[in-house]
Amino acid sequence: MPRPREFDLDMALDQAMQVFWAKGYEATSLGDLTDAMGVSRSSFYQAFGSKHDLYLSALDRYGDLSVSRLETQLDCGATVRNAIASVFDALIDRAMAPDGNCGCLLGNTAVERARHDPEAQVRVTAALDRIERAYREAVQRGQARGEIAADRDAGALARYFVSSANGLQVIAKARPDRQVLEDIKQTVLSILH
Amino acid sequence: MPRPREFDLDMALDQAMQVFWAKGYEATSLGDLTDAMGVSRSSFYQAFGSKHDLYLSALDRYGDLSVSRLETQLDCGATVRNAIASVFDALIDRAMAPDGNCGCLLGNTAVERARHDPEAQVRVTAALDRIERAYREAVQRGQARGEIAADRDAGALARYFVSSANGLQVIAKARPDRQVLEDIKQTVLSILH
DNA sequence: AACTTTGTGAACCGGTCGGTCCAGAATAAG
DNA sequence: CTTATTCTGGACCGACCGGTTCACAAAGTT
Repeated sequence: MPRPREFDLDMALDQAMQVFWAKGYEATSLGDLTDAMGVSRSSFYQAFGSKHDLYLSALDRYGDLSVSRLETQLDCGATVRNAIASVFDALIDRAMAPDGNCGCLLGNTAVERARHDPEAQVRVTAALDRIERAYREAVQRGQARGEIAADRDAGALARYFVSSANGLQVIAKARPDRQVLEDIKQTVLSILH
Repeated sequence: MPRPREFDLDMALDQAMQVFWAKGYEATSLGDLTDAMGVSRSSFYQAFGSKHDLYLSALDRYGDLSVSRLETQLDCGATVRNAIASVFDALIDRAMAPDGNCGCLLGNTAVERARHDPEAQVRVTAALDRIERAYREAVQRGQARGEIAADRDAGALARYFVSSANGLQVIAKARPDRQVLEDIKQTVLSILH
């Protein structure tokens, strides 16, 4: 009965997510979004509500994608140390890729908007909790396998890795220098020795 | 001969710095700035050039203030580990203070603007270099005193601390929870054991 | 074919943006 | 005093902001 939508909702949301990721919330205009999404203004509002609503949807989507990818990276069968090392390697590769150094949308949102946007903060906190849990479970697997001393605080180590990954990405934005980022990665990982 | 300026340049710049620090660049309007500075629009432009010029000046000022404070904190006579611990304690205290959780203006700028604002990036990079040097010299002092093993890479440790401080402040924005931040601090510092 | 339902583009809304300008107030020198 | 100089508030600029509305095109149903 209805005329079918001429664009793909998920694909448009992905495009919007990319724009927010690359430019931040405030610096992204409606025109930026509709251009990238290939959607007219009215379709945009009918399908996504508002710029802010779309931002929250993009945060949700980014959280789902990045957390599930992290979980598979951390539970890939390698030693915990190697698994975490490969996560950080991927972070560095993305930071050094041309036009790829956007950091983490969750971290960017924490910095740019968390203090003034409770709805965004809720989403960032929820995603960070899931990320922390993924690291914690990885550490606990390592402890069960004897790779990591059983008396280490798995929760504190998990929080440390979450924080370290965010710190690395801040530095990567200011100074996209592979040697610097490798130094940081190596030193962060040396905590597991 | 000229009518003297009715406001203090440095004080107005400090106020502007606070606003940029709390709200970020894009979310700060001219009205926010002139209100906080107590300066009319025309005086503003005559004295500071433009919003962007003022932002760069605020970055310079913030860099000078925070780097010199860091240097005195790190070179206070305590052991290097205690000195760095007190730096992180101060970070946590500020993050937990009401209305104080603004992170670091340099880190915020790296995240929000570095990719699209070369002039800002130059300033952030320069300040981060000075911060890294302050940490490196602290580590080297510790090595000279035998507090830290002489074969550790002082440069890598310095970069690690810079990155860790930034990571902590990202987490603090998303999750201003003292226990979480203390966990991170303790784990970061345990690298010196 | 007619009809209903929904998506679409474009025009449009008031508001605010960063930035400019100018008439006049304030000051110091003579 | 007068005069020269500079600072100041407020009006004003065009552009763009996020958001709304609406006439019409396009599709499914019958």
